[in-house]
Amino acid sequence: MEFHSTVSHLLQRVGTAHKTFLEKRLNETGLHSGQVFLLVELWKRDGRRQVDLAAALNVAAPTINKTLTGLIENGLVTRDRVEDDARSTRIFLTESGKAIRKRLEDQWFEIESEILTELTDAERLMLIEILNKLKYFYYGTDPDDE
Amino acid sequence: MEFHSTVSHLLQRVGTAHKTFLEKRLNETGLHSGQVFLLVELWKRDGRRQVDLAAALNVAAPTINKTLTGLIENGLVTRDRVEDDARSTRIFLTESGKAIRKRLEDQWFEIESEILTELTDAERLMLIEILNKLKYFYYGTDPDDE
DNA sequence: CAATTTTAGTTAGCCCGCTAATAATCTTTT
DNA sequence: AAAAGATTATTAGCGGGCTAACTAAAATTG
Repeated sequence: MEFHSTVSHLLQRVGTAHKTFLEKRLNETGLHSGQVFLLVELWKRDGRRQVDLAAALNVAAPTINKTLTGLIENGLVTRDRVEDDARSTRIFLTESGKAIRKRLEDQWFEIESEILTELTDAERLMLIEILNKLKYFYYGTDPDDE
Repeated sequence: MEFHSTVSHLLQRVGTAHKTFLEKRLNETGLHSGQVFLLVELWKRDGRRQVDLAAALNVAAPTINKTLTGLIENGLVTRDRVEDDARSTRIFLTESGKAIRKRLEDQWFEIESEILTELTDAERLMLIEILNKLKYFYYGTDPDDE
């Protein structure tokens, strides 16, 4: 048994390489990958609190907070306080944040098709199935998707 | 077609979660994941230059440089200049760097087995095969392993 | 051989994760 | 009602990726 032949090693190396690849392809949109993942979550349903978004993305609160600051500076999102709980904030998409969706989706699916040239259809489906299993292992929750 | 159903989205989220998981499990060894990946490369063959290690791990030169500084501070590695080329450095394992291997391997395979409880044997093999395909896509090279 | 180009390493600074520590605001308990 | 405990957001600081910019040393070209 060798390090290189473990799932753990391979997944980490490929994960890192994939993220770098993503960042490069997203570069022309002016956004970074973390911002896109947060936007995707907001397109699903905005008006949520930071703690809810952190849970949905399975990241720590400060990560959301920092990424949010970037999105606000880009004018895509607002961080509003609401009277029912003075601790929390509600995150809303601006018009600009809603409008950018189509463009990002197009870019996203272009990126996706680049990757898919490497895989057969059966491999793609298998990979998605396996990654979903691992996702629920790491996220520690049951599927929440619609 | 939705963001969440793309390989790209799933791979990134699982990759991030996996890295976080790894870091937590490696915490008790006193090392971080990037340091371990570099050590693994050096156990394979040390005495290489930074640029060679960067190529082997498919990361940028400054990443190797920074990670190396941490390993040197931990006394696991040395950065030696050699007379045949005054630009480059050669990276060697110290005794301590060699000695830590067994302990890290044990920890690594323990981590691996935690993940593998989620997958059937067929899934594990399939995942490794698919990730290897993606790896060679991202790394942009042919297999270099022994 | 001199001038240019390429290569190796480094530094600074950014994004995306994290933990630890604070402050402010609920909520619960007594 | 007062005290104690949880929860929310935030800040500071670190590792692991990156790019851009710089220095020094080869290597190549004219």
